[in-house]
Amino acid sequence: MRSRADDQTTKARIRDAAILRFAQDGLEATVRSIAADAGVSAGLIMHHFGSRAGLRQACDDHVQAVIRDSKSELMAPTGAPSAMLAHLAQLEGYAPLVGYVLRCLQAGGVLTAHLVEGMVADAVEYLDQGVASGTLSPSRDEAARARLLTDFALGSLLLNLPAGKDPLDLDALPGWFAAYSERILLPTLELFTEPLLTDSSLLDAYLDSAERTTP
Amino acid sequence: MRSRADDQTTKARIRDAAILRFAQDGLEATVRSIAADAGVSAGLIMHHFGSRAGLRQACDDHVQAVIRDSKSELMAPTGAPSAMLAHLAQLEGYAPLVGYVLRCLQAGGVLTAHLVEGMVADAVEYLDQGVASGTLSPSRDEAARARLLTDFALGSLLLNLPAGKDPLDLDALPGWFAAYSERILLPTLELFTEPLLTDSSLLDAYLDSAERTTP
DNA sequence: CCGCGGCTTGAACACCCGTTTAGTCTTTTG
DNA sequence: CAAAAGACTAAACGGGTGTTCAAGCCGCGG
Repeated sequence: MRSRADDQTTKARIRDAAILRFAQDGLEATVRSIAADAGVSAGLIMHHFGSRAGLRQACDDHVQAVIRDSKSELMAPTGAPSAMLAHLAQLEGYAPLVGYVLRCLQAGGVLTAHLVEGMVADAVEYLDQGVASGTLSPSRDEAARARLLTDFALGSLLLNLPAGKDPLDLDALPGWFAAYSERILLPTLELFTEPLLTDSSLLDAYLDSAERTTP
Repeated sequence: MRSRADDQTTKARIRDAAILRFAQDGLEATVRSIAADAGVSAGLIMHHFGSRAGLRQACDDHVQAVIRDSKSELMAPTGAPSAMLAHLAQLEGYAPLVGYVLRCLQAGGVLTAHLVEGMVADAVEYLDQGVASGTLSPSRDEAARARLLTDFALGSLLLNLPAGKDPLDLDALPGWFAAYSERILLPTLELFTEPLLTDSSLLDAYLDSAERTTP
């Protein structure tokens, strides 16, 4: 039962089952529950990954690898960091991966920092393109703006994520993404088209004070 | 050792110790650790609160009560929902409470929904004031805009929160709030003063399509 | 054919959790 | 002042956790 033409190696099967369970139940999912899903014993997980932490690490590595590989073909059509997640979630079979990422973002940690950093980098690129093509206005600090917009998008996504604890319904995820996008579309478009502040006195005041301190 | 002029009732002392521990260690903090902090036995917590869930409920209730009571005097100077949390964190002794709220927002749940709802309601009020006084531009959907801005503010706050898991340093919280505010000030001001999108074609297109579907 | 080395298992271990219980001490009350 | 009531503790219970361990199963090379 080792050389399986049907699917993949046992170790990979365990890893995938873990990602699915972590996405559904949260990152505190049990080793035993994962073992049951993968149809193996709990001890085997220890044999292959050394410890629970090792399994988590393997999941993190795999997710990052998949994202890295998918990025090039996913970059083209999308425009925002969260849009990439949303788009990815539509793809069949990718929902568990997206769920895992969401749970990681929710919990914080090393992978979170890496992911956010990558998305900020992507955002910088997109914004630059927009500025170059004339659809977006330039910023005094492109990096800071990219980070702010990324934080806004991801943060509000997390805050609105259904089920803080209890099982996340991965089948319903694509639909939820769509509904969420539609819900925020009008206010977002409005906010980005018509200035919230009617005059620039606040901005001017800040720029003045900043200039005084660092002339 | 029952009637204590020195401080407060034992039950309240346990509750405060619990809020502190929950803020520091996260909402999965142990009953035993809380009991140790409060200088009582674990059994006494059961005696007073029935169960761990009862203790959590008591913490939630107390936090909501404090926020409700503090709101009237805190509303005046502040302008944004997250600013209220930041301002509150500066006040001596309120850091544990703010930390508890942050952990609740992070974990989701009933209290979270109530808190966010309250902040959205406040935001509506503030924005209306701004519109009335002419400093803010009106929106096609004031409620949706208020929710979006609240989600943006709270979400990016959570995403940038130090230490997703491990102990949250409550003493460092005020300083962290200040640093965070300063860091996002310029891009936020810029975003709210100068439109990100250079023309209204996207907004117009959306308004057109929306009008066609619901004439 | 045997034996070796991998994958795999199931039971056991040690720990930590929330909760229960029985009992002691203190305060209040009739 | 005695008795009832409540505050409080220490120890134990039962269940769940990650991890370890000794023993099986299996295919493969000598």
